[in-house]
Amino acid sequence: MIDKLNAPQREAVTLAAQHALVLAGAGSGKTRVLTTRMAWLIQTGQVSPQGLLAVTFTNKAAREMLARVAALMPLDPRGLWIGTFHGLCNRMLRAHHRDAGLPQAFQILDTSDQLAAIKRLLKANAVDDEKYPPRDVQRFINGAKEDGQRPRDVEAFDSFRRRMIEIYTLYEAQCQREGVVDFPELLLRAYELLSRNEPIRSHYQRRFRHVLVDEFQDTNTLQYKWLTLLAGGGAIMFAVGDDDQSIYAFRGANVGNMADFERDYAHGTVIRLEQNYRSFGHILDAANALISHNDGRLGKNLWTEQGEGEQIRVVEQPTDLLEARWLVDEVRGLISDGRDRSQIAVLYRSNAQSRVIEHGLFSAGVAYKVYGGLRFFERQEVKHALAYLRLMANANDDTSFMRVVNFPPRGIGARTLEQLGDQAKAFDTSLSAAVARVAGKGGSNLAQFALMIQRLAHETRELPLPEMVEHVIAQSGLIEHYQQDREGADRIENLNELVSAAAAFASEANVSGLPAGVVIVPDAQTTTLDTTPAESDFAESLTRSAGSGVDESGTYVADSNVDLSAAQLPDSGLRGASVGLAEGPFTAFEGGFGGLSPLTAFLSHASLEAGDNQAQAGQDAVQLMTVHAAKGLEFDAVFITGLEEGLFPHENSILEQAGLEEERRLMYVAITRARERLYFSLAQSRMLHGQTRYAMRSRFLSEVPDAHLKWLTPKQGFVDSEPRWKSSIDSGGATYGRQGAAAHAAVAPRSVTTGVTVGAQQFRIGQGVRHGRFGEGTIIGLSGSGLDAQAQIQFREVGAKTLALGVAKLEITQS
DNA sequence: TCCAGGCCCGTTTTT
DNA sequence: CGGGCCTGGA
Repeated sequence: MIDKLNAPQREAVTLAAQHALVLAGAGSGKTRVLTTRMAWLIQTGQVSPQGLLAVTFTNKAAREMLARVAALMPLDPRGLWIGTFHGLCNRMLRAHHRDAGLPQAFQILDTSDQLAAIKRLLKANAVDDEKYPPRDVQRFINGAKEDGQRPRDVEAFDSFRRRMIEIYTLYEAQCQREGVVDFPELLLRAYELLSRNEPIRSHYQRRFRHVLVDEFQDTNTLQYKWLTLLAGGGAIMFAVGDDDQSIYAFRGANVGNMADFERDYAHGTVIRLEQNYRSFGHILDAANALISHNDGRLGKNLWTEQGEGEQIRVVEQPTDLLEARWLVDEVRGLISDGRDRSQIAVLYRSNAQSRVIEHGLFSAGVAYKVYGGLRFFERQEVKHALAYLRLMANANDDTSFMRVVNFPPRGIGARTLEQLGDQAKAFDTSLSAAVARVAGKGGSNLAQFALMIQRLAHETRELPLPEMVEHVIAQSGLIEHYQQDREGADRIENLNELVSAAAAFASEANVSGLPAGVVIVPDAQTTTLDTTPAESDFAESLTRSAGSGVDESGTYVADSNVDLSAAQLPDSGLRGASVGLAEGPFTAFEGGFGGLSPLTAFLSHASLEAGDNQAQAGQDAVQLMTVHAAKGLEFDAVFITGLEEGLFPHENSILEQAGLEEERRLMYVAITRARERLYFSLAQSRMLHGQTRYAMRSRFLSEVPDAHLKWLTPKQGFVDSEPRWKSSIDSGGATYGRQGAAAHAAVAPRSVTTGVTVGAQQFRIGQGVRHGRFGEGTIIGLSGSGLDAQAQIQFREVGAKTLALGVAKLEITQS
């Protein structure tokens, strides 16, 4: 198992009882180290599978981790705590729902549900949504929660924030009344549960002997606190991450956690995985050189035993359209050279850039796949169907109520709903509880709706999950509604797909991951149960112990109906429901859903795993995605497009050092996706927001040493001619090159302006200018023309500004 | 209740 | 330019 590892990998895997921080560079075998360590700890008898806690950010990563550990050794997945932060917290909250102050069937609000809930709240409380836009409120609330703050913990500097805090308070009350929990709340509740409830805390602290964290650089403040609490009983922490790949600060990730972790736990036990098994030398050295421009890194230099490989091919085109055309030709060349389409990735900084590229690929008939966009459980029709199901499980869920009360239309108008809302507010009840208080025609329609939900719940009580879902979809009127709609066929298709998803979920939950049999528990010993408050759910769960125990040899034999994890808890003695809950592929335990109704289990699954993020599951296709989406993936050939100042690095990020450094890390991530071949491309002008914008080359191009670059277009740039580029495909390149040039001659503009004339002045990118107030600067971007013309100027003293050229008085100091 | 047309806005995204 | 959202009129 460990003999195939390199020295630092082996060191990390076999590290004895001490905390460690593993700095794992791109392509250095991070997942391998993590999974091998888990298997090694178990096999050498240092921990039982139940004593492990392994946390990731995405379901995909959790699945992969489980699959890879299971490939290394026989393992029953059911008692394992491998999952996402949110999944594991959900599991904990379900098991201890009473201690956490929640109904067992609490519903999980996804981001859009949460926004809808906030809008409803603002309306009900007559909050000025000009001054307090729902999105800002959402950001405020989630930001606070991610820092571990309840309303009373948030500082109120001014009246604006005071009001925000009031709204936060109201929002909490609303969620509590409705029995719903948003994403950050899952974490905060779980954290508070542990910190306030000593028996529960010490149970988990005793249970988890090893805590392993993936992508540690992406953790936020609350996640770090949660981990610290869980590991508080002397567990050994093993954090794997790469500060150079931290690209999620904008959503709360705190890279500083890595340095804190080193100080708080690792004390110098920092292991660096620097040998890269993915890319050739030029690519790796380019990445190293680029990232060295960042300050405050923990420090790391990737190397490879593979050769130098090819230089990075660089192409500059006059327009985004031509950039796309060039790209399409190059992609076709790669394909005709025998490369798999799926091994070719086109990366861009922002989604808007995909449009031109898609268009180009489409016209050329090249199969492609775009990642990003709506996922299965986020589709409108699927959410509608889920809302019916959620109401059946929890009638107080007002968000779901509002979503479907009049969908499909059943004569319940805004007026009626307003009355209903007033009644609910006056009596402090849920909307569905207030139905009886609304009279009139609208009232009777409402009553019918409420009755239908009750009827559905009653009718489907005994049905297996997939049939329940099928029944609800049919009876809700959704199918009929979409049949009327000319574009409804896809939606009906998706509703049927939801039934299949329910079937898959149910069968996964009922099938054990491995045949019943032997699980090795080397350090098996059962401790007595004590110190548990008799009245809590926790105590209840303890009494629900599974049938048999562990024999003298530490081996447990069970039939497939018994939850192995519940039967053998060597280090804690806890048995029962609190260990069996999970989402995703490891939902199976106790032959079902761990005390949750199948419906509730399915609904949390739907909220926590929104489904695949890829548009069309197609055959072999070229992969299009943002750089963010590419993290963790690798391809033989990679195109990094749109390398222009203002785009990559993005203009919203260049003003601050931290922002710029994150952009640079993003570029680092992009470069390190490539195995063999890498392209950089840029366009001198680009259609953006309906305007043509001109931009300079990205600074990242000049941060990569020339030795690694091979310009296919003149490095000096074009002046007045159409582009000419050399084919990079040596074999058969002639055809491709000629075709390319011929095809483009027709569309290439006769001359390319990178300048704008306003009055008597001609402005160009790169020019030096002086402004009365801001001082000396350089033009870094131009957009628009005539009176609308604007310039982005990097001023020496005051940073970047965007000025209207028709208004601002600028003196040209240097052309 | 529904639809059309006007208006605003425009990085990155997982759970 | 294009998409999402809201409003106002039928």
